[in-house]
Amino acid sequence: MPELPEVETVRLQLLHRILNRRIKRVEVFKPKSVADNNQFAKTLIGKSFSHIDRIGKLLIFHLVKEKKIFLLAHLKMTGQFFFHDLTGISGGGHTATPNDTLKLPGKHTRVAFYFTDGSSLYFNDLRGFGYVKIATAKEVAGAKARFGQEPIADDFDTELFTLTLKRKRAPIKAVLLDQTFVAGLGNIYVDETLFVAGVRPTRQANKVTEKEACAIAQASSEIMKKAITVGGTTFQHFADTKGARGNYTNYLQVFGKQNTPCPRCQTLIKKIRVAGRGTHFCPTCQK
DNA sequence: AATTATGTTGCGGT
DNA sequence: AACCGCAACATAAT
Repeated sequence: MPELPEVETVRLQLLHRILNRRIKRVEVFKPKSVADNNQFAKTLIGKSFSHIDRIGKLLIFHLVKEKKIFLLAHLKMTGQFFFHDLTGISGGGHTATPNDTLKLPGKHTRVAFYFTDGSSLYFNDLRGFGYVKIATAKEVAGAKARFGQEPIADDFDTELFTLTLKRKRAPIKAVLLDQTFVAGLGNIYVDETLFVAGVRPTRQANKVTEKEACAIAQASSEIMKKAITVGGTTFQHFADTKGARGNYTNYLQVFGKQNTPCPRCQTLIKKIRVAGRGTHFCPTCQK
């Protein structure tokens, strides 16, 4: 599932596709995907999206002339958005294999939004962990408050980052995956970040030196910024709003590279399990 | 053919 | 509180 760069890719593409189109009809194929909210369709009909925000991996849709109600979307492991109009299908998210012949709505379509101009937006989600749901301003504020700072933020506080690491005994990888600590990193970008920073994913967070912490902060920011410019990473399923693959896949150094030579020292990349997640690292370069 | 893996995260138990 | 393991679910790969 999409991590910050993939969610940002989806956000940027949806921004210039769905804004100000009027919602005519909403079809919910899987009630669980809208948090069992039976007011879901009713609430959105006649409305239009005015803006799309993102914090971490959470998308926040604003509605025209509506300050109290928002639409939240989380893609979790396999969620994706596809947009369809007269020029064809374009999509964004994760799950259906990119370049699949898309039938929309299809087997994994959970929610469909139909606009008055004939275009439509589909929320697809193979595994069904993701959601789109209506939330009040208060709920949105609460959700936002739960996120830690994003590594790509201009005002990222490295000192705060370093100090917090010192209080944690969990493996550094587990801490970096904690969205309440830093927002946006997921399994792929954590592995890539720790490789660049030269830190082993299993290291206890409080044993990471200040210098290494700075390297981690810098690497995560650079990696995710670069990934955004190339449309994210497609490891298995991620597809952007056009059904295209993310090009950061070509830049991956360790993720999915087990048993292949480290790009820096040629030692074979190892794959182990850390914090319950498949974890890739170079036993030589990462201390 | 059963087991294991999968870009996430929230819950329940220690 | 901090940490860990697992469950939510569908599919593909060993």
